[in-house]
Amino acid sequence: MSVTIKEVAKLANVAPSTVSRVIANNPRISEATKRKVKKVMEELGYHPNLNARSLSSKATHTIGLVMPSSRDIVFQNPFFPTVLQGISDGVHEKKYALQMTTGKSETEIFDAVIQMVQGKRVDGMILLNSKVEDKVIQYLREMDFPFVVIGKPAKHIEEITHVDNDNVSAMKEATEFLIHLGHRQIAFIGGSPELMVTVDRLNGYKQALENADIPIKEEYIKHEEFLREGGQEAVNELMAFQLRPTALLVVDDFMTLGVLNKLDELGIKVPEDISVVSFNNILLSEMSKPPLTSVDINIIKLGLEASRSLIEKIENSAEPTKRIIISHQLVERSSCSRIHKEK
Amino acid sequence: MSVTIKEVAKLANVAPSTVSRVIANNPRISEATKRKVKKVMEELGYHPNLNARSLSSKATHTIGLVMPSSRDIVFQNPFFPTVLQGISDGVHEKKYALQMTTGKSETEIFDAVIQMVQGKRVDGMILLNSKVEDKVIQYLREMDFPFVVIGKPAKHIEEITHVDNDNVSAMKEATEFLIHLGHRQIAFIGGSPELMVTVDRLNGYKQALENADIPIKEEYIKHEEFLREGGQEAVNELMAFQLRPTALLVVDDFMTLGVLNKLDELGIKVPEDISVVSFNNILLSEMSKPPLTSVDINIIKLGLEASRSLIEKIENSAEPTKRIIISHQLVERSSCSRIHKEK
DNA sequence: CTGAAAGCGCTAACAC
DNA sequence: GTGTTAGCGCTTTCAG
Repeated sequence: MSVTIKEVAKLANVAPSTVSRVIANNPRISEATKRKVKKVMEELGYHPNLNARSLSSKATHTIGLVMPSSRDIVFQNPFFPTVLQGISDGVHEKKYALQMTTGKSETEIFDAVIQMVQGKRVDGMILLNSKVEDKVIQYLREMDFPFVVIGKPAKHIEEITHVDNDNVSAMKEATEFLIHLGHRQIAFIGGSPELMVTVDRLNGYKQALENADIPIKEEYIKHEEFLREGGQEAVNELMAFQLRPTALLVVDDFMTLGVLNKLDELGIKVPEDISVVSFNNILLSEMSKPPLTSVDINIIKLGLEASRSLIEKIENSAEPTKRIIISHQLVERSSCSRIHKEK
Repeated sequence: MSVTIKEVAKLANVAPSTVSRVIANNPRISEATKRKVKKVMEELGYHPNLNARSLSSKATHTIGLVMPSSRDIVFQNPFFPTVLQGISDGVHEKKYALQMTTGKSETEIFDAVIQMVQGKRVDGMILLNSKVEDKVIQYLREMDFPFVVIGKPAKHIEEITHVDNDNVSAMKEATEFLIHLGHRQIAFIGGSPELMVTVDRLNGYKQALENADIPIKEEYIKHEEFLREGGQEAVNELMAFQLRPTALLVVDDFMTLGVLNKLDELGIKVPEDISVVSFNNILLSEMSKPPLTSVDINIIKLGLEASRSLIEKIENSAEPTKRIIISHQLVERSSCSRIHKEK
């Protein structure tokens, strides 16, 4: 079949182990033989068999990624390809490979992870969307297998390396931004309350209101799916109230698209009649009508740092647990306006 | 370390080979021992080491995917995650794994492929965006390594299994749709003329015009990048003409977003002043203002069929070369209107 | 139907 | 610095 280390060894008049050392760039090998061997490898078109290497060295130089179940809604959100890009950049920069799996259910995903890990196909894992009861995390912890999570783990925060935004502050700032514009009827449209992002952002929202002595109205807090439909639904409910909110905080640009749409349908103008601050600052936020004021959470960097820190951990098991906070930034565009005092 | 086949064998009082046969579900093994062995595997929590298996069996049950270079613009287009979803579904359904690489340049990508293929990490490859001079394709062909391309290969079409739309017809129909609405000044906004999609669609466009005896104006044909900016640029140029087009054909929804934006800036109303037909029918097309009439090219299915046919080819090398055409469909929404005869 | 044994291609002690 | 050798954990003849 293909060229093996032995053939290279033979042709170069050295032992297979020497060839192996040349590949590994072992320092205690003479420049002369190194060159000689390399030349032969070149001639023969030698490429190492990675499986053999992994089997023997117990390392794959591959990291695993569990994707949200493929038929899942999450997939449709541009958040996903964006983190993937970051992850992939980080992985690439360290010359690792990336392997991914999907599963249509929690169990399928779990099985996929087991298969990757026990099958020794990957050296570490990156996890998205940690759930409150996360079997995968539990398993990985038990196995003492390297992993990092993107977002905030629901449990054992101190013991799990994770990359996250400071979502409390981010939302607090966004809320304060609206308050400074004179808004007091500010609604919160978030995702599932089971997700840590939602919890954190809701906290930030509440803190800002409290600091400004604005009473928190539970009716103004909506939890919907991270989808356009979610946004539409929320607006429907919110706009049915006697006292309509004058500003909306929406935790995801994609949802905001739905919000904008529904608002338009109802004949409510942004930012004249209502202001909206969005989150994520994906490319779309710039292209919507009106362009969105959105909190950029630096999704790419989230992915990039996740893979970097995972690889660090893989290559040095003594690496301490880390919490990496990626900065955020409110990007002002045209979806907010100062409130005209009516009273 | 982990449990191996030997330990299972010992505990089950059989030979390692028997255990191996049980894993492979070899038919000529008695139900009794099969059960016995399975029970022990269960108890010990045995999971096969996939590297060892691959090394020995020369199959990885993994398929490789080259992504557009990560920092690349293509990544930002929702097309990518969507095919990925399809691919991933197909791969998952056959219980294969998916490995991906990126490269920042042609050479990096090429190297990544070599490494996957020669390193025996994958059994086959899926290629996106075949370029006119494609080193990767050339290499894979020389190696006689299984691969399929999504889209139309620039060369050797008859000898390469690929999954594509009938882009000529798709664009022809879209153009005819506009012609039937009374339009005669129809512009074409496409991607790089080096891409086969562009070539095909441009052909469809020209055919439709010819059939309707409408002269083809070269000024009405624009080639831009598959990006919002591309769309904006094209509109700028097109709207500078004395005789403005009354309808626009845009080959990508994402570009169309840019088009819509620029049109709005210029105070040109869609569909009142100008009609636009878009392509891809990604989720966004429904949410834009106005909702887009777009040709659905069934991106998910493109990916799904690609992985399915690749796996077929891997598992049966006698499988003939195939050209799989995925159907398309014009989805009418509100971005087109009948032209009001002025003259 | 099952066992014994020879590899798959590479790495990693351990010698020298 | 380099060679020898024993595996890594599995599959696959070949016997029986």
